[in-house]
Amino acid sequence: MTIGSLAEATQTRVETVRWYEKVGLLPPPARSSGNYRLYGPEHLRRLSFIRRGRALGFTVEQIRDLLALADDRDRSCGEVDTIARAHLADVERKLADLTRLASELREVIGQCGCGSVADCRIIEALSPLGEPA
Amino acid sequence: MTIGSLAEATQTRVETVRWYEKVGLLPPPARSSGNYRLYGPEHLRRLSFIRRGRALGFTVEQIRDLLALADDRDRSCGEVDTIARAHLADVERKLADLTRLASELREVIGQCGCGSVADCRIIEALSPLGEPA
DNA sequence: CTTGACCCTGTAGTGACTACAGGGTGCATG
DNA sequence: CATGCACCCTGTAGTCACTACAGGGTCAAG
Repeated sequence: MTIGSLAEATQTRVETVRWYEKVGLLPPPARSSGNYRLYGPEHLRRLSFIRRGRALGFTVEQIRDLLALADDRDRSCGEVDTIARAHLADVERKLADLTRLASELREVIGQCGCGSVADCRIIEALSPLGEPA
Repeated sequence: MTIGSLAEATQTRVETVRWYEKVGLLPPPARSSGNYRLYGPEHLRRLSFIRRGRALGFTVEQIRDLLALADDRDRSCGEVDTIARAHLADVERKLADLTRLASELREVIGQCGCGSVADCRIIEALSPLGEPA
């Protein structure tokens, strides 16, 4: 299959597929006589893995590690578990941050009576030192 | 005050202060005879505003807009409200995404018995097309 | 007069792509 | 056979919000 069909099959942009190749996530495929990339089912599997990992928020480096581990089928699954748990911890940290952020924003917005900027509660909330200028 | 004290007072890196100046968020301050930047209380207020905005997750462009609005004290607060609400909507979208992500990750991790990679549930969950290689 | 902390400019790197510019290929239609 | 068009190629630069130098200058204390 050409890069276009592979991209379509995996909901990826063509440029992104080429970029995965450049950074070594996707092995260079065979080329046609006209120098087009020609992919097989193995490439489709690997790219699907990458995209699913990205959708789950793994970094490209984490996916690189997971791919290396997945290729070594006899190895214990412990390292995979470690990467996934570290990532979950990271997601949970971001979740906590965003939750705090959202409630702070809601509070700031709730106070705004939408008068003039001079007594805007939002602007005031952003100016921790008191009155501006 | 020098750039170092300003940075310390606002929990900002010196390089970041210079960067805010370069992108036009912070006006260029006076210079000493030795070409050092010399900041006054207005710079401190403005940088505090910027940092608080960043801590609330506003983009630099949003802060640029908010600063322009804040400088125009007679204008109605409506545009400020619009920016803040748009940002809150954005944060809430990310929050929903992350929540879904975290539960998906927890599910994947919970299934892992930590045997060999060949029957690792995590790797399998990342390979939506079935068995690898 | 030297040491060390601070400051200066300018450039390049980060992550994960995205967006061209400037070309070549392949196939169907006139 | 020529032409048009969709697709492909390489390579470079841009995104966001900084961060990290390299290679120098300034200033106060000892």
